[in-house]
Amino acid sequence: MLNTCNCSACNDKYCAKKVSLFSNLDTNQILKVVNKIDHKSYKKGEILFSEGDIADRFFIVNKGSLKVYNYTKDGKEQILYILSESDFLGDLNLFKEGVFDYYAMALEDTALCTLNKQDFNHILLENPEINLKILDYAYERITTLEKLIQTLNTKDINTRLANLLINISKNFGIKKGKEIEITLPLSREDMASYLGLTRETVSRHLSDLQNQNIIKMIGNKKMVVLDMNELNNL
Amino acid sequence: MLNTCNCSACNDKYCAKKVSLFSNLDTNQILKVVNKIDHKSYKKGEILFSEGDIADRFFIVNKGSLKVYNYTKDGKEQILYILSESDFLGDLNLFKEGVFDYYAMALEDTALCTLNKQDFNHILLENPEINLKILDYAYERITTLEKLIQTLNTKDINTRLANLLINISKNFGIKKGKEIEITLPLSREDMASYLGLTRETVSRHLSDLQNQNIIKMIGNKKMVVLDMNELNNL
DNA sequence: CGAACATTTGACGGGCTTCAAAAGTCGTGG
DNA sequence: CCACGACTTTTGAAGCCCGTCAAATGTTCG
Repeated sequence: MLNTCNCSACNDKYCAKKVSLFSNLDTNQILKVVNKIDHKSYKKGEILFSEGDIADRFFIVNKGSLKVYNYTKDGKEQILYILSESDFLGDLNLFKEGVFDYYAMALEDTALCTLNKQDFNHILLENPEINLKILDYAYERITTLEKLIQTLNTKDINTRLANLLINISKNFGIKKGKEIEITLPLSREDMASYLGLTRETVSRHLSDLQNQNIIKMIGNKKMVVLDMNELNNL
Repeated sequence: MLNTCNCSACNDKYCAKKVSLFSNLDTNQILKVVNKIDHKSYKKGEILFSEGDIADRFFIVNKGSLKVYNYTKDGKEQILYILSESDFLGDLNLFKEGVFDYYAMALEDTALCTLNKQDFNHILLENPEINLKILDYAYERITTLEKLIQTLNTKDINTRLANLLINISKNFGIKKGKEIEITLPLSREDMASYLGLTRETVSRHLSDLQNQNIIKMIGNKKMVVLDMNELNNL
């Protein structure tokens, strides 16, 4: 009997345990989940799925990160979510004969664990307490979106940018004393897409924050938050 | 035994039945719900609750409409939801010892049916199938928010306004042949708050749409959509 | 009918977008 | 390890559109 995850990308024996939905399952149940998981890798820039694709799989981000996005009516990309290790996707659509209403793209080389719809629903039947966790998660997602809306309607661009940086630092930041070092998963263009701006405007305002000694850039992809208080106050 | 709803605003004997969550309950269960309902009326402009208030009640809009809103970091009101008859509110917070993270205000004279947390949870225990409906509803709310985000990041203001008008027309519009007549629940300022604009800009762009023969205003509060196709195409 | 309030219209300034070009960064192959 | 090219980011200049302020007009309700 297979009793560990055979995923090459998994550090943990039981990769499914990373996911909050499954974190409380007993070993026996976790094994059932793990044995049904398929593994997929995507290169940076690869598209996982597109709008209109049938949502018949549940995705767990095991390594890497990805963006979930759509397009505004005037054709500009709009990022809705940034996912990183142990986040998941596909959940809510699984209850309906649904399709995705957005796109997902790997922001770096990314390893996913996936479950198909039947297996996911089977696990749900055997562990009905997961339903409550899904509701928790839905509520969290609603809160995230409501906050994003508040951010998007903030006219002051430094404040808007600050909100994004604070969010990113929670998932991608490493505390080093009073400073936080972030390896940015997003390009300037991606940040612009998230904030409803252009890459030029993002670039100018990052310089602005740098001149105010609130952040410091190291190359293009590394950023140090020098003054988290000031970032929060913006 | 009380076998009808004693709410003066209720047309229906069983006002709770309006609500999708309760629509499938049998008469016996509906009666239990109805008997536990409290009735409250609010004048136009009255605040139902504020950010930070304990969310210990479930609200059903029985008559009228209300806005749910918050403020951006630079202090501008941001409307998140417009609720009308048979919509409900308070749901998700009921599972936690939660507080509201937004405000609600009556847009016109409004009658609500309310249930307290204990009664709501008791009904849930007796009718666990409601849990699935709550999840459906959460998913719908997520979709609504994702669409709002797309709207807010659309630079073309006529398009942005069109999205709002289309939404409003679904809940407040009356079809008259090819035209749709809408009694606007929102003032210009409210529309601006929803779209992240100023009342002046909304006013100017409504004139714009009027000059293009897409809509026609009758006074300030009535609007006729002359060309729904064109509105959709914007 | 009048007062309070909401909406429209006008003029101006500022900041974001756009277009363009320079500078910087990254990955690949020699 | 360096060099090259592709790509990303930064910087600059100009223009447009929304926000702001102000005033006039319109609407609602006592």
